[in-house]
Formats: sequence, structure tokens, C-alpha cells
Amino acid sequence: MGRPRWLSKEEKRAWNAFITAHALLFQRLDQQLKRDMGLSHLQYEILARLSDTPDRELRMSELADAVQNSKSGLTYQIGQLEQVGLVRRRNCRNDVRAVYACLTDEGMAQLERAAPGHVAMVRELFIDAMTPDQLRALADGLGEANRRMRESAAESAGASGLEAR
Amino acid sequence: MGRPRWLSKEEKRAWNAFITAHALLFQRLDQQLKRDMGLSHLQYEILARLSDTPDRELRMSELADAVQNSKSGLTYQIGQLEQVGLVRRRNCRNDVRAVYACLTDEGMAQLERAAPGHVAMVRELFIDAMTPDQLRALADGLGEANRRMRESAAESAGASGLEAR
DNA sequence: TGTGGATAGTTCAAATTTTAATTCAAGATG
DNA sequence: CATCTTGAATTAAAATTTGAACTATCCACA
Repeated sequence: MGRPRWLSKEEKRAWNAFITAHALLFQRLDQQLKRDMGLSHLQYEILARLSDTPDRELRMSELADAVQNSKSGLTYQIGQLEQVGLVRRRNCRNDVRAVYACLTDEGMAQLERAAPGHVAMVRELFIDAMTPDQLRALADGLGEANRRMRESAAESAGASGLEAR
Repeated sequence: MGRPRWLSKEEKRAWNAFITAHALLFQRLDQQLKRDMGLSHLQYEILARLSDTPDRELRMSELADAVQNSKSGLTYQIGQLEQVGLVRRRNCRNDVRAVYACLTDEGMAQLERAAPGHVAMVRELFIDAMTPDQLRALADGLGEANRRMRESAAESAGASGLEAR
């Protein structure tokens, strides 16, 4: 491992833009979802993931994985969503340990009310600010970064037997 | 306002890559900083911003702004950093209300120890996964998005007299 | 079989973040 | 000057997130 190279001007510009964009974007998106729908972005994501599924349900672990959240964090959020009737828990018949989180009709309805405004805002703030070329380059570049991170995570998990998150 | 347009496949791909990249990246970066240096990424950012300044100090508000954090959140974090001696508070002579957060020598030293590993990881996970073209496109595109968001935030603040955050 | 090691999910306490007041002082208004 | 509004920072309370136990299966295989 050689002497660490600092970031060049251009590299720093990209990294900064990335961090700032995320902060600014989620400041707005979170706030809008909360104000209009009483949902945090995480809750929205949970509902959205569930709705994308054939039976509108997922196991806790899968869901935690899908929304990139810790298991205990998900337990908490599902608890919240259950209290307000947007999600319901169901036990699995084959595996007593497993629990499914299921989107209720009410939850689906709420998601459908929330989605248009949310999507409009994503479009306005993110999509429309970039050219199609830039959008593609971003998807390709970050996609590759994601692939690498997933791969190296899988490796080290396999090597050490550790299971973080 | 017309019927809301859903995201196209390509748009969704970009948006997804963006969200996922941030989550994956910060999972790693946070963990590495915490493990190796006992710092959260926010704390690292605070130290870094302070170090970038001529006198290694900034007013609480400016700093909060710079690291995109709420004022009360910053109060908390500066409290933590102060306890471990990386930062020190100082009152302003002109304005009794104002407080400066100052990087201590110890803080600077800690930052200098932390930076190489952090930068190396940013490079490995983010920079090196993309081509220079992709990096430039990302910086340009997200830069434009940021410009717009800042502008529209400034507008609505001016118009309504509101001061969020 | 029955044991040891993964898995699934929850629980609890501690750390952090958020949100809504609160405290003081500066600046403007009249 | 008296008052009113704004600005800077903190405090207090509530909500959320983290991380380490803990409980209870499931599974492979000796």
C-alpha cells in the first residue's frame, strides 16, 4: 500500500456533488413526504417494496435487506406501520421463526396517494436537472460501484463468517 | 399540473443506483471510520471543515450549514467532540450570542491520522469504480441539481420569511 | 438421534437525531 | 427610549437508530 493519494480537484468535485446532492435531496423528499403524508422516507420505501411484490408481502429479513436497514430497525418501523394499519404481520407456516410483513389495503391506498407527489419531486429535483447522457453515465458509474461493493461484501462475509447488519 | 409521469426504466435505474450507492458507501465509510478512529462520518466532516478554514474555527451556524446538519444536532456533536478534546468552544468578542467551534491540535492530529484511510476508501469504492467521463458527468449533473435546489430553497425562504433548519 | 452451529426475529438500553420550546442579545421601528 | 422582531445557540422531550444480548427454531451430519 503506497503513500495515500489525495483526491484531485475533479475527483473532489464529484464526491462533493454526490454527498451534497444526497443531503439536499433527502432533506426535501423527507420533508414533503412527512408533511403531506405523515410518512418518513424509510416508511415510504417499505411500503413501496412490499407493493412491488406479487403477494404484497416479504419476510422481515428480506425486507430489511431490500431497504438497507438493520433488522432491529425494521422491527421498530414495522411496529409503527402496524399500529397505524398500513402493514400487518403474519407467521410463516413452514418456518416458525419467520415473519412476513404484509401490505394492507389501507397501506396500498396510502402508498398510491403518496407516490405521485413523491415521484414528481424526484423528477423535478433529480431527473430533470440532468441530461439523459448524464443520467446514463451516473447510472452506469454508480451501478458499477454498487456491484463492486456488493461483491466485496459477499466475499468478506464468506471469508470470515461474519454477518453485519 | 398534469397527470404525474412515472419514472421510465432508465430513470428508475439512475435513481436506484444513486440511493443504493449512498447507502452502501456510507455503510462502509462510517464503519471504517468508527472502527479505526472512533469517529462517525459526521464527526469526521466536522473536523475536516474546521481544518479547511484559515483559523481552524467556524461559528456554530456556519458549521451546521457546512455539514448540512441542524443547529441542535451540531450542538450535540460539538459537545461530544469537546469532551474528547478534539474541538474547543470560544465566545465571540463582537457578538455575545455567537460561539466558535475551534479545532484543537489534538483534533487536527486525529484528523490527519484519519484522513488517509478515509480518502483511500472513497477512492477505492467510489472514484475508482467509475471512468473519468462518468465522474465528470456525475459531477456536472448532480452539481446542476444542487444549484437548482439551493436556488429554489433561497427563493422560498425569501418569499415566505421562513427559515427551515 | 442429538449436538453444535447457523438463522429469524425480537428486545432492551444506550446513542443519536429531531422537534419544539427557551434564553439572551441584536437590530429595527416608531 | 419602549417594543417588536429576528438571530444564535442551547435545552428538554420525543422519536428513531444502533448494537449487543436473547429466544427459539432449523439444519447438517456424526
